[in-house]
Amino acid sequence: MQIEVAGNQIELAEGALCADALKEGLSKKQFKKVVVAKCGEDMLDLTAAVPTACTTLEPVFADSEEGLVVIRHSTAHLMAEAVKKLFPTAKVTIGPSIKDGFYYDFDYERPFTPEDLEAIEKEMLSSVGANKDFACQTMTADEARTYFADMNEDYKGELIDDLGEDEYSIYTHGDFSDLCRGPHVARTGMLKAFKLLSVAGAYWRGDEKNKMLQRIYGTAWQDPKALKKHLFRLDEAKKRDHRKLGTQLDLFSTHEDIGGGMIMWHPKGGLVRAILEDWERKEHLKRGYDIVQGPLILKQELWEKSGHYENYKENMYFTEIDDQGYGIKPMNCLAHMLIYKRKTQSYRDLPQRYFELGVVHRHEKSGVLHGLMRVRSFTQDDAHLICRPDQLQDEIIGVFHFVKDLMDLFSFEFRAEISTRPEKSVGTDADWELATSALENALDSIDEEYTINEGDGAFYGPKIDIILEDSLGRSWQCATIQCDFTLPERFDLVYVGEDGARHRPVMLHRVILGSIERFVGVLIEHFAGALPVWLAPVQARLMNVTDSQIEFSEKAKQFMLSKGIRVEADIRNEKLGYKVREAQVEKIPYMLVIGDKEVEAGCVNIRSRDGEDPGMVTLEEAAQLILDAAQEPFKLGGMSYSFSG
RNA sequence: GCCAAGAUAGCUCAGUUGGCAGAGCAACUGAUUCGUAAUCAGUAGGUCGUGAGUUCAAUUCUCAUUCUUGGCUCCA
Repeated sequence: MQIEVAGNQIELAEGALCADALKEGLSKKQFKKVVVAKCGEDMLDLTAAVPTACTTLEPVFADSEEGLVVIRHSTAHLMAEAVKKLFPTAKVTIGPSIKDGFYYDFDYERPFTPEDLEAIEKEMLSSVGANKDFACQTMTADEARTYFADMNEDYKGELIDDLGEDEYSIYTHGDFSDLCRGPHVARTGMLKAFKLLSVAGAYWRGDEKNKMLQRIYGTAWQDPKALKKHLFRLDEAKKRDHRKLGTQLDLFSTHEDIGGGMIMWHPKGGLVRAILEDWERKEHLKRGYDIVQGPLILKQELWEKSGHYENYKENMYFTEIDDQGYGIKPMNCLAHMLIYKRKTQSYRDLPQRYFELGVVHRHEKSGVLHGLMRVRSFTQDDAHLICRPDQLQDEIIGVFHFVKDLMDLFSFEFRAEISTRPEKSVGTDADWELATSALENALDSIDEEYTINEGDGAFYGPKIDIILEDSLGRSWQCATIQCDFTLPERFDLVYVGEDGARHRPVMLHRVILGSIERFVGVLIEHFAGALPVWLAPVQARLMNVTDSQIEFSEKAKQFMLSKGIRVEADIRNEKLGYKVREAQVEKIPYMLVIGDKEVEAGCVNIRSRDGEDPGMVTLEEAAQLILDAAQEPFKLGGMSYSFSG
């Protein structure tokens, strides 16, 4: 038969293997890097026969995305083999490839320890050394069921029952066999670079009602160099961890006496928040929002009326005062409803946009708490937009533009998701339908791409979530836009229309940063602690060379302060190198050095944290340089801001 | 909430097979007056997360609890 391999026409014998075909069509060097073959969309083992219908066979190389998936999947099998050898009573379940690596879930009578991982890794290496063949065989469902039942692998039986296929492929290398779709590398010797990373609990099939299994995570790459690079990246990411930097830069802390998931903001962290919040207030006023504020606790009946008591109770804190039940707010909407209702609203008054930097408390499960990213008490930059149905789409677009401006300001990459009606929810199907299409239409009308997240909406309405990625590749939800027809109904919100009749407005819940806590956490990681000049708690630090410049340093500090620059003076009796190092470690944007020369000329010598050195300039020029740098991001985006203005 | 690991000085960490608790940095004092990532010397600093139990003796062993971490489930 005639077949095309990587652009070359070659002649193949009937029943030839993919490996033979690729060997023929590729150079020796290239062939060494091949993991599996690909015919159209079908991935094929190298040991598989070339399908008779196949006209073009492509190689999948080890360093390609698809190749890495195969390597990681095969490494998961390799690990399962080692585990079964060392712990024969462990039962295997599933072991897929994931981003940067793989995992395998086992059911075993005792937890695996770090020492176990070392032993498993050693066993894996010995299997690689033995260079065992991966062999694939096909069985009927019944055969497969019996096959795994004989080995006491009941989880595999459960999978076979659930998948309901007629035929199953089974991969075997050495003494280890696993139910698997494949494909796999041809021999264990092709797995050259892997490392086991951690062990963690995971529910069987991801359901918390099921048994907790033990999941071993590992990473695998095409060669040791790529593995080393990945481990180095992990290490670098660790250095950016906002929890580590939060301590180092003295921004915030937690304390067990306060309770889990509660943050204390230190002077510098508090200042960062204050700058962000101040900027947000101005930005909201500019965009036609009103600033409002509701109380922290509200009567329980109100939460019952809104549906929160029924749908969100397990996340709420309650208290009782004078035999009256109160709920601590997990959301800010209720007071905003009542603010709207304080007077008769006319169609001319709409939209009403109520903005509140509202502190909310949510009882999150203890295991999910994570630094600033997941806490139990946080501040939302929350707003409720109450508008006429005909204004809804424009309001959604307006909010989306706001979000985009913000993402540009920090150069964040983001994606949008629309979440639809969940099981536990309130409202009619018609309203949900209307609300969901309003969100979709808004994004469609401005050509913004989005994915659909079925059943993931809030209990009162569908939502657009804006998801951004942090330095560790984790996704964080910050902004969200939620459509709500229910609360206006429950609170009987009305406006008087042009026709003199009463009409029902619709409402949007939305946040831009999301939680201030989380957003600051994301910023810290994004900038590795080196916050942009406009956000840096300390923008400049003056440092004298010897005691004789103390007086001028004080004068310079007062001058900078009068210009609205956040400045400190380090006049300690320390060597200049020491002061510079300290400022550098604290990631202060500008160091202003003052020696005898500077005093004489009435100047400072500027050194920036990223190595730029504008040299000796007058106090006036230095101040201007810093103020300009603080304005830089606003010249790029559609925003304007100045902390002093 | 579930599975697992951890908590020792302000920070980073060592240590005790159960017998007076250690380092570096930071702090404080003194010397030094120095030009762009760590000057030298000295002093002080701990109920070994918290509460019980076992023991002649617990930071160490057991149990409970709080908090943190890695996952699972769930979310801004």
